[in-house]
Amino acid sequence: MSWNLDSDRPIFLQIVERIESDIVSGKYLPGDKLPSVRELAVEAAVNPNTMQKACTELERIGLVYSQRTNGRFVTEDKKQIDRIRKEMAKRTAQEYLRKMKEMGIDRDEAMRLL
Amino acid sequence: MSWNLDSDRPIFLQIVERIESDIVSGKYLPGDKLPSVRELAVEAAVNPNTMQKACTELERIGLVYSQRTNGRFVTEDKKQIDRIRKEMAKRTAQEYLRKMKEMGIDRDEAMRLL
DNA sequence: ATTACTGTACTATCCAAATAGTACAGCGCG
DNA sequence: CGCGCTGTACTATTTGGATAGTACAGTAAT
Repeated sequence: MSWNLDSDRPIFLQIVERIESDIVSGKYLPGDKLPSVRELAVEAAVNPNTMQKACTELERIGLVYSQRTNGRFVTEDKKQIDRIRKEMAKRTAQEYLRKMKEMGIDRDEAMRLL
Repeated sequence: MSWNLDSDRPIFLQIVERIESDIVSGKYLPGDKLPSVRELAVEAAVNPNTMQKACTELERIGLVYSQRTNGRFVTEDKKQIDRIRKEMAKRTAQEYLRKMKEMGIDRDEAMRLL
């Protein structure tokens, strides 16, 4: 699975969102160990520093935690995961309607376009 | 009307999209004169250079043209405007579905969330 | 103990975006 | 003419993201 990173937005943010999605969609399960920073960096073809920045952010959000010398793991707090899943979905939907409205397209038409 | 620019993406790109929307939504009509670069820059609270970069891009796209010492005007080519309108809407809808799919949300649920 | 892996913490460098400031050419109007 | 507006074209500087490279501490397996 390719990472499809574009240059219009900070790469580390795109990575954060990508891994967020992988967690809320269940691709990574609560308690799962993530690949190491270095592994992920190779996979995504970015600098390890960039990947670590993304991981630090995921930690701040509360989706992962790290064991200093052992690795990084998905939180076991399923409520937290579900909360973020709902929040992401809501924000994405609102953003979609906002853009469409800006183009002069109402909700009905926005739904029809899907 | 505020410009709502965020710092997560290049400002000039956000401006381009904003003015694109204003044109395809009919807020600016074909042949309308745009405010000057300097005026727009003040309005959006950005540097004139940034605004000019955005305007140059709009010109490249074919939505506006400039009269060197007179001002900048919306194209009178309504077909071009409509073409871009359809293209923007399509791209936005696809992007929405892509994000939702990444979160593990299918089309039906994505529609329901609107 | 050695080896290999983990996260983490630095410094240095590069590049694009954004800013600040200045300047010039042409049009229109009083 | 002179004034003010227009787009346009520069230079210089700053800032944040990304890169490259190195280093250290702690765990686990051999």
